[in-house]
Amino acid sequence: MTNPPTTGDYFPPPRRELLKRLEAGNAALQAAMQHDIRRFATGASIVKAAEDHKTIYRLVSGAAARVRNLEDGRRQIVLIFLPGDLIAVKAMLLDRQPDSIECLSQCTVRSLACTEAIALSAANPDVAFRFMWQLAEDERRLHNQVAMLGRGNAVERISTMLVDINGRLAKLGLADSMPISIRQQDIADYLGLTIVHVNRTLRTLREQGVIAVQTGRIAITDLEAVGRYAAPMLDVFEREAPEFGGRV
Amino acid sequence: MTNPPTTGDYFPPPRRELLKRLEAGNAALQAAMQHDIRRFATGASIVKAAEDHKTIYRLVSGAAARVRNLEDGRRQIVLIFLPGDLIAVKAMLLDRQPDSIECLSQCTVRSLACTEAIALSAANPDVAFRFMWQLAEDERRLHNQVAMLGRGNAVERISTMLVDINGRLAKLGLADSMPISIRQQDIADYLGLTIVHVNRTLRTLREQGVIAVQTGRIAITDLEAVGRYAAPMLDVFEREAPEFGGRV
DNA sequence: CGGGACGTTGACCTGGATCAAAAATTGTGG
DNA sequence: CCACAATTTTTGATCCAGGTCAACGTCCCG
Repeated sequence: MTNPPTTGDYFPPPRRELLKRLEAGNAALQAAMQHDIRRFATGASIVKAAEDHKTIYRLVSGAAARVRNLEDGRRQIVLIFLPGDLIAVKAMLLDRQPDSIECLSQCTVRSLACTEAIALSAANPDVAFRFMWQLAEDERRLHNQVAMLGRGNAVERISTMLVDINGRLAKLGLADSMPISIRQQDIADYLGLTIVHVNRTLRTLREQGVIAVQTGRIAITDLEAVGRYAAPMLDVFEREAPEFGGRV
Repeated sequence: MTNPPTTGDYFPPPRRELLKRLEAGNAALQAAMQHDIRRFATGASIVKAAEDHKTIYRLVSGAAARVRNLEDGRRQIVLIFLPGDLIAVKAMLLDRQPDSIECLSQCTVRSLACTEAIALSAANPDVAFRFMWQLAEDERRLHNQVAMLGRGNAVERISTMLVDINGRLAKLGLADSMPISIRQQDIADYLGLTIVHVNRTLRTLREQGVIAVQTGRIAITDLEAVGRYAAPMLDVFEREAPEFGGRV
């Protein structure tokens, strides 16, 4: 529960001249989304793949993921959403989504019709910037994800994931190094590994005293060690941020 | 050299109500970018990682890539840009870029100062939508990239890359199944493989009569076969598009 | 015609996959 | 509170796609 840092809730730090716009846009969006709040159970789909979808969301609590299910049963988690993230912003631009968005835990979301979202961004450039910001932020995470999947080994991938989620939760004021709640199968699908190998790698890290594992829950016990494994996979912003275990 | 399809130059098809806005925004941008045109040699960096960068670009000709160079020498190509793409849109939002953007061939670009880009998007919502579009399109490609890296084997990865580039070149009116010009090292770094394994996989495909390989140049000789290998990795849009070898 | 960049190939190794099964945990109804 | 079923985690044995190492070919280009 620390006070917001100088950049407000935005990470990485946006250009100075945009900060006010982002905050204003965010507030306008927030106001437009007050109306309806929805709850989803673990495993439920907020967005179904390939269907026409006309709503965008903001995750209020819980964790969700953009999931690509291949026809032959392979599954890849593309992106993990945590509270505060805008979800399915692309619904504003495209009438079909190539992936589904599933809840990794119980989730609550606020929603906004995408016609309204378009109208808002057209009327208020600050809102448009706020949407651009979310798109850019998703993109930044995806760049990291690509580097991690393309060039990282299992230890690096798992450490990177832990550092990332831990850092994002910390930013939200949710207690730092609070155990991270996620199934090993989801970790595997996120990191492009098998559940068996994830399990073995977790064991290795546990035996090194770097993490503690309970069912469906992982706690970082040595943030510096995890950060050291993750370091090659992090971008400039994360490497410098203390919330991500970065050395200043 | 077919006539533009009904959706204009935009792929995947945007929401109906946005098409006019995108076109108008694109034209406004184009006008603002008329002034200066720059040329870069193969291997040159358009954007250098971690530096403050205040310009966004549109690629006019050639091929460029967002490249992440890890400190230990590992290299990952995150995204490949082809003519028409807007590059470094995120420079508008962030004052540092985590990756460099390098030319895979000789390139020409038009540029726009990001202060101007901000002013334009604030003044003209159509331009803002055009930027959002590019961000969303990058994101879509990255989703595919993540699925490919996380779950695809070498044959699938190479086929997916070929189908993607071939389809995008075809959209541009550059002769379909024109040989694709790229170094095998770049392919390896793009697909998260080693150059040795890329070479072997290319040989396998060549021996199957699916592609033809000359130095630095790959031609698809059996688009349907390549499409079959790539299919599990493609999203709804690509799978249906004839330019991507999709069956209708 | 010599040197640098790129492509090709062989021999061998290993990180992670696959297959199979047992243990632990969680949830459910009685 | 317990028995049972479903889900998730854990472990062992074995395999293989792709990595590593090292050398050789080939294509420019000056």
